[in-house]
Amino acid sequence: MAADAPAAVDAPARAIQRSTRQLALVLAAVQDSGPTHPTADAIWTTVRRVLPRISRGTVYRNLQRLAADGRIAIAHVGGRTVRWDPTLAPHDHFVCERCGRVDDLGSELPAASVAAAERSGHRVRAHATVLYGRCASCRTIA
Amino acid sequence: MAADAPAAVDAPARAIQRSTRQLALVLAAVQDSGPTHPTADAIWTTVRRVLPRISRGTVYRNLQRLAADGRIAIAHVGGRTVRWDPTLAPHDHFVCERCGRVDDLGSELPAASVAAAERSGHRVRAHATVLYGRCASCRTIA
DNA sequence: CTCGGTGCAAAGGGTTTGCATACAT
DNA sequence: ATGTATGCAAACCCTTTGCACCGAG
Repeated sequence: MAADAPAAVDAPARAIQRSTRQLALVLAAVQDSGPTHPTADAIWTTVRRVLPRISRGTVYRNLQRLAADGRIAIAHVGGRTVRWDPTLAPHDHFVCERCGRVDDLGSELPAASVAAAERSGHRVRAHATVLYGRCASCRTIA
Repeated sequence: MAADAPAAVDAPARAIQRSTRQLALVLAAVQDSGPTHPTADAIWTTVRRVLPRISRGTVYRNLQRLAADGRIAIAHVGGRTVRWDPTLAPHDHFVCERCGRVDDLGSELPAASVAAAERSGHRVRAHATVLYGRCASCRTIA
């Protein structure tokens, strides 16, 4: 997804893992989230409609695990709140600075910057490009 | 500068502003930070060597103001901590996932993604590209 | 003299973690 | 039976804020 700092981009296929109702529901919540790029809290709210006693901690732990397993992707989109993305293929993001909406874009490899980084001796594992601005619905407002 | 979510990219030249020792020292700390892309706390530590009683709050407030005035830039580089950048010209970043080091790169306009966003009716104001991987010193380790 | 900036300390918001218990295997 | 995953609550980390005092203009 060309988006994340630590976290995994490829699926290291974790060790044994118990299949719990909580894990399944967290995964489903991300996969069914459409283009909303939900926050952990949004996912918690969604899952709680089915499993009212699930804790925030469990949601966070399961999101981390799913990302480590390469089953969902992390989207660091600026700001302090991490967003979660069901789309595993690399892609860029557009963020509306007014309403917070996050849109998926295609993936564009920053070839020149990657080359520059490698020229400095660095090994590049992933890249993330985020565009900031006003979305179609917000561009006329304020 | 191809890096920041909210924040300003152009310098709206703020209203009157008192020149305090604190403000000057915070600005100097960022400008003299070399390629380290310091965190607010690192800047606080630096300034405190000269002004031991300066508070974190003042550092944060001054960093925000300097950014709003376009005198320094924000670098959202993934992760929870904001980093500050004396380089105002747009440029991409490389982040080492092992040691946290942040390197400046050139600026590469994601033309195709910008076009895609505009095709969707969005107005793009800024863009940020971050590369993740192992820096030259860390690529052999672990 | 004024009122914007500062220091201090407390509050905030998102995320992580320690611990006893519940449950998948 | 075994030990991982859960729920709960407290801890953490970074950042923001309220308030009384200080000091730049």
